[in-house]
Amino acid sequence: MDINSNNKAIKLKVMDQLVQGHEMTTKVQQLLSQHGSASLSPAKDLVEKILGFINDTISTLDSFEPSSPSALVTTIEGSQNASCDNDGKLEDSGDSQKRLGPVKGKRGCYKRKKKSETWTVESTILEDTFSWRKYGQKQILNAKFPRSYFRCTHKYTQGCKATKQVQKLESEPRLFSITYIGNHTCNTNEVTPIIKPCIHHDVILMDSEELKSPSLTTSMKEEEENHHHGSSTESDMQLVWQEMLVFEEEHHPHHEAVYGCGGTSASINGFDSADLWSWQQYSV
DNA sequence: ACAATTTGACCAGG
DNA sequence: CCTGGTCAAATTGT
Repeated sequence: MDINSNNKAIKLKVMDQLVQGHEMTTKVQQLLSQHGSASLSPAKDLVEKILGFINDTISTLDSFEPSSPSALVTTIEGSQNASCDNDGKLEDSGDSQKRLGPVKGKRGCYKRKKKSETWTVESTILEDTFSWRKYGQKQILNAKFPRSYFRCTHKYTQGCKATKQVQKLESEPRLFSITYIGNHTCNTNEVTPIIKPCIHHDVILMDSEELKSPSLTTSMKEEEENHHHGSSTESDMQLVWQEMLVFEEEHHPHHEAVYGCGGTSASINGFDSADLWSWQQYSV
């Protein structure tokens, strides 16, 4: 237990340092992109490679769990479809369609994943090596742009549970907030199997009441614009991470990439590099 | 003809 | 009851 928590602390620390490195590199990339001169393109390539390496390192680190690695994930997957377990097809036997006649199918029951690994990225680029199928679009309250819902193409053929949500940012319409939910379990023989396109993945646990002060959870929930907590010392980051372990990032109104790790959120300005999967453009 | 997207209804959680 | 997430029929694209 003690050793385990110690290892976790070390892991967090290393992760934090990598995040900072990524952050700085991203800023460099941003600066480079502001200058259109062609002479800088080698530098841009280099920066992109560096980001790739950092992501890779983070993925490696991420897959290294000090101990009891699958505890969280197992919990998550085990409680995914609480509502109904008939393989997604169930006819609800009766009054499921109360509103309208024209609904002939059985829409009664579907899985709603409540807990899964999520991580959010803001980027202008919507492409990667996985194939996705759009399955919905919603107008979100207080949001100018609709949110689009994608699932893995192999959801039914291979049971891949990966989904993502894409939404334009109001503040920066060129940027998309992309939320990845769940890992790909499909066997597409394309490149590396599980690469997380961003820094941290985030496990949203609903029933983690033993963690830390619950007031933080609520304080973060409202839609805000101007509180940028700029004054967190790096040395305290480890603490901050633990403190923020309760946070569920839901939205992030400005042009910042929000990465969550166990509910932690670190913001990175102008994350602009391509993520590793290919998204299909949707137009509003 | 098949595959992907669009769109509105349905459903669960808060 | 409202909102966000999912389903599936209809439509569009390849």
